[in-house]
Amino acid sequence: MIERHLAKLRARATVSAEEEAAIRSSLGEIREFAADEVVVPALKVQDHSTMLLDGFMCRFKDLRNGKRQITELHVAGDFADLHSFTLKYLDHDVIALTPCRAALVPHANLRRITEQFPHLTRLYWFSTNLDAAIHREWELSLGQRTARARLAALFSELQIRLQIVGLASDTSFDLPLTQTDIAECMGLTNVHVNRTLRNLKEDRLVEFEGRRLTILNKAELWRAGDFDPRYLYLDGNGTAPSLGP
Amino acid sequence: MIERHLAKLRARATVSAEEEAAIRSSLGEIREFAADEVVVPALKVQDHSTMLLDGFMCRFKDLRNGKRQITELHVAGDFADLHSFTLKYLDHDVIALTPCRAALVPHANLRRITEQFPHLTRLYWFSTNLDAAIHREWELSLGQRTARARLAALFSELQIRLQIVGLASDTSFDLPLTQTDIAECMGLTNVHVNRTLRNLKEDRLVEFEGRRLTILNKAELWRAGDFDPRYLYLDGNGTAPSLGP
DNA sequence: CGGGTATTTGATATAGGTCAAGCATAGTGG
DNA sequence: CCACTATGCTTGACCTATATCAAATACCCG
Repeated sequence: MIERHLAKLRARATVSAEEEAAIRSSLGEIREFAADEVVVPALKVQDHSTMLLDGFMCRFKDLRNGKRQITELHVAGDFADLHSFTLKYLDHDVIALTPCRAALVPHANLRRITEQFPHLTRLYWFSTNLDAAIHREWELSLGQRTARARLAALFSELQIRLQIVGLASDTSFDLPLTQTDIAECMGLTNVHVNRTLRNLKEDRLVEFEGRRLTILNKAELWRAGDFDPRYLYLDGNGTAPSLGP
Repeated sequence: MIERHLAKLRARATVSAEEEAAIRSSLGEIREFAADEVVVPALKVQDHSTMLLDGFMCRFKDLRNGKRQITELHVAGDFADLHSFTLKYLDHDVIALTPCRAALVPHANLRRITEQFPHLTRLYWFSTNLDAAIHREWELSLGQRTARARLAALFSELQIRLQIVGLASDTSFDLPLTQTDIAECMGLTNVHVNRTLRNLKEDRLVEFEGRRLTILNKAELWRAGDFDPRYLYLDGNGTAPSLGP
């Protein structure tokens, strides 16, 4: 059930049996979310965090004119809003992009962890810092990368994050997002994403059919995206998979 | 000496006398940095974090072609790299934008805090989550705001962050950044920043002369930037309900 | 099989980039 | 005290990556 979450943690650090038990006993209700359902509304005080078990969620912020920026994608094993534990309410919404299943973790239980398990606390702190590292990489994409490089970097990131939790092979994975979703991640329009995708396909870097992404040439994809996976912090002592080329 | 740091924390939560003492006793060496000096090099393992006492620092990432994205600005009172405590090394550089003074805080001392002061630990965790909230707001700027709105939002953010630590009045503050620095924050060119600044000046929203920014019409500036300060989490003022005792 | 959603394509527009030059300013050293 | 250099600011002319608008498919799912 929380194997993907444990896999994500163990890709970066050791989690003891005691800590694993503490995590398991912190779980509350299991909930399902429909696609497009709001998981965490902005500005509403929270008393729990949401551990994503299955499906894709995202965080986004928007402007008065309706333009929306997705600030991070979440995959199975991620906490979508662990930061609500210290922030109490979020400055953004979290929604399900696909049908999802999640475990709700009461903040009271997280607080008990901070009082009894300093190492696990630091690991969860690390986990929110990893979210921030992803935000920074996206800032780099949004501010400086071309459209082509943004998509290449995004796909490269997702392949690794999904592989860690057993949802991607070395070269392919299900990516049930629309081109509009991708556009909202990378600050582009759906039309331009469509054209840029075609361009990546024509160059035989990726294929994207039936909501499945296949990486045809990972070395070139990384190069096209100026992608350096070190911001994902996978060199810890865990079970990090081989990172390829 | 660390009054600005305490002011920043106390703008969000209560800090007890004991906790204040713990912070003070965690301080190590005081260091000065010249403008442009590297404060924390990317990818190098750190054994301390850097509490900025005076001056402006920034975090940035760059691409092969030399294009650089500043991902966050740091002002007096901020930890520039508190996240290095859990991450061990950073995915980005930290440099001084102006001459700076900083207190180095050994990670060993931070670890002691996590073992003895759970509430203060949560407060520092909060603090890195606040950095992430700023990253998200910048993602929104970089992905969706016009150049004019980006500058308006940036100036609005800085006025508040600086006022909290006593370095800004309601309407003005020293902003010792070049137009190129500002451009690298907001994903623009220095030329376009220059033109956009003129535009803001012509509309009597701000003045920017001699490295001092004056806000002439804050309501209009906030409106121009689609600025909503709630992402800065300033409503806990002193009472700390969100972080518990 | 029908209706909403997603993708694709074409034509055109524009915000912001690039290149280039001229000024202003401030520190430096003779 | 004044060239001298370096750095930053300003402005103009032109360019391009990406947006916008619009319309035609394609694709699901009920």
